[in-house]
Amino acid sequence: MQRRNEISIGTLADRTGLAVSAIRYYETQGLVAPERNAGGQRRFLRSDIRRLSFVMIAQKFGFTLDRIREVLGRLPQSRTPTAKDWTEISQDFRAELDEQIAALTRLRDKLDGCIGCGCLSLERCALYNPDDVAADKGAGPRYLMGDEAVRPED
Amino acid sequence: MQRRNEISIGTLADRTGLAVSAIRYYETQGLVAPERNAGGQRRFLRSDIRRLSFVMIAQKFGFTLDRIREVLGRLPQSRTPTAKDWTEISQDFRAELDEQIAALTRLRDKLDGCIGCGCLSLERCALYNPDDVAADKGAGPRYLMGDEAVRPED
DNA sequence: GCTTGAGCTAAAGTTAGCTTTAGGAATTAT
DNA sequence: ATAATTCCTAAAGCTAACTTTAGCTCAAGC
Repeated sequence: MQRRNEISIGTLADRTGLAVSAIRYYETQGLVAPERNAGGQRRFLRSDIRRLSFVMIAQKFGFTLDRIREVLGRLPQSRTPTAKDWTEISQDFRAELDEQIAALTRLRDKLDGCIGCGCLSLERCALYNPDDVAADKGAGPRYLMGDEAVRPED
Repeated sequence: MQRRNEISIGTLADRTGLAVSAIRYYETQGLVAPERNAGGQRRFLRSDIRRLSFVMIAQKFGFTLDRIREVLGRLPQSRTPTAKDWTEISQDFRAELDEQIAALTRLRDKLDGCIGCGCLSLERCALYNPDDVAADKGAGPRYLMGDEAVRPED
């Protein structure tokens, strides 16, 4: 039996296009916090459809689930988020996105310089400056390129 | 004993800033193909410094090792790559990078539209069109958002 | 009232991109 | 000549973001 404002995990999956397993995973990651009914089954709110949609959009933009959890933390806890609430966190979001685009563009421009000189691994090469774009995607430490990594004769 | 044009894995690591283990891993991925000396130790060419530098730069741009391997495949096999060879593949690269930036920018603009209307999960929302940016980063299938995922009343 | 479909948990598997560990063997330095 | 490095391989471990599997319980339909 589903009350009007409560939906099952299957329904939520249908409405968002997410896999049921993904939604359960998101719960372990603190992205949704459904209640349970008498039989122990998850009961989500309709507003969780929007919440998970936001998660999916944010992922498209390349944000990690950790980061998304932080952002979602800024929504009001005491009431169902309004359109205005969503607008506000989307705006913060946009700022980060702008920065990402800018970093990628800077990097591209540096590449242009390097195409011009054909160096691509000389010590003065602008690309060796490690101050750009979050270089981290997978796990484990990444060693950034430092100056003098390569000498002209190589 | 190292011949003038041959360097050990440790030296290559020092010169590129990569970890020795990373270089070995890159070998398993077909990104470098060192020879071996009498004792079975890897002997790289000095030009591999440049090659691995290219790999590192490409990663900064968000390319996967698979993709990088493909790109590197376009270098001449018969001789040590010249600056011109590197310039050429960098240019192909630049084109893809431009596309990435463009896709991200399109997505950002769509977000702008959504901030304006505050919808973020309504069925007409532009963000639901799955035709943008490679949505795939981690492993396993990703379910893209389709139209009608969310109804206005949610 | 019983059969199915949906849900539940816990644990293991997957991919990318590496690192760490273990136990030897080859080099280099003194 | 010997000690200290460096290198080698193979296998296991790690993170992110999930999926798959196994074995059971709930809930819904007829």
